[in-house]
Amino acid sequence: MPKAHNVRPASALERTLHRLEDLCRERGQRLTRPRRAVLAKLLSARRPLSAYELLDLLRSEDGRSTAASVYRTLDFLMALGIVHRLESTRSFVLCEHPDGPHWVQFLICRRCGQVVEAEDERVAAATERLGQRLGFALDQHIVELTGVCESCRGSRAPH
Amino acid sequence: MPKAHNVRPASALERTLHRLEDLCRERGQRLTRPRRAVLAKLLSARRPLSAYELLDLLRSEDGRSTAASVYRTLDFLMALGIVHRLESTRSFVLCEHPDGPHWVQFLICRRCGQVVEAEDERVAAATERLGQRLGFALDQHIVELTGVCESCRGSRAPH
DNA sequence: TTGTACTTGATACAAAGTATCATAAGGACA
DNA sequence: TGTCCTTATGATACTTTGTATCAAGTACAA
Repeated sequence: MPKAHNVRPASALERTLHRLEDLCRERGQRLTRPRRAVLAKLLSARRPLSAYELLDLLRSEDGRSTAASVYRTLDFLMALGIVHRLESTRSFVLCEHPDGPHWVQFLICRRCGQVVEAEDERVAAATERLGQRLGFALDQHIVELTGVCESCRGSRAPH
Repeated sequence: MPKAHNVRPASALERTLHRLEDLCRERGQRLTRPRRAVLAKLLSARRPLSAYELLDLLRSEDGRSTAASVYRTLDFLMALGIVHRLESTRSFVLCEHPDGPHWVQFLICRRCGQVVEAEDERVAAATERLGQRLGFALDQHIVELTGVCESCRGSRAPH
């Protein structure tokens, strides 16, 4: 049986918001209502959302949300490294490895839309090495791998 | 001095068009005017073009070109594997390794816009392995690495 | 509580991509 | 050569995605 604590376990939302608070404090940036709201929506969606899907969700709570404010907020959260953009699907997803800077890879299932965020040493080393070989000082690394996930292959003929 | 030949050396355009002709014949697809034109423009640009940049170029020769026709043609050429889309810059570029199916990586210089298309075994193997580890049967592989190329780093402090 | 730099809301706009359908153009065949 | 059929094109309208600008509002420090 797990040991009892005085602090009760934080919800995923509370944990993520604390992380955001810390990052803002560290960097002297403000934690505003729309920033909290976007984070909460991305968290509860548990899947990538397009900017306009997000806008629709936000408007259901605050009719003043606009495309411009959504994109601004997403840019802010991406700069903090707690949201990623999936280029191949033009959508935005909460980072699953929010501690420190890192190079991640996304695996996207074309059947069910599931997205897995990986942090694979081998891939990171291989791309870094490729950059060196070709004389590039790399600072951004987009790796989006699309296919069919295990459970979707299981339910139908694998192709 | 280079050896004389009876066949005069084909221009890059001629070679690329022959490649396109062959592919169309193999697959029973038609080689039409707009398809040749898009290929020629991408070739002479020697850099990635957005769909609307391409449209402007095409309109200078045929005023009837439209966005729809440009996208249709690009989709066709991408299906043949002789054009790639760069997701991170929403642009299209001629394939530099047009022989057979392959997984490529792009290195993009954020200073000068230069794009290098690589076909790196190590990166391909690492991503394939990652897919296997996570149970994905991968069929698409987007790798776009952004940084500063060698000559741009040489001309200024590297950062 | 007040000041102020930063952020937001509102509006308008630009860029990127798609749907639909009638017309046109290749190619097979008589 | 002309007919038929298939596929691609041209034309139009539209949707989705992303930005620029600027006045008004607000989080945070002092």
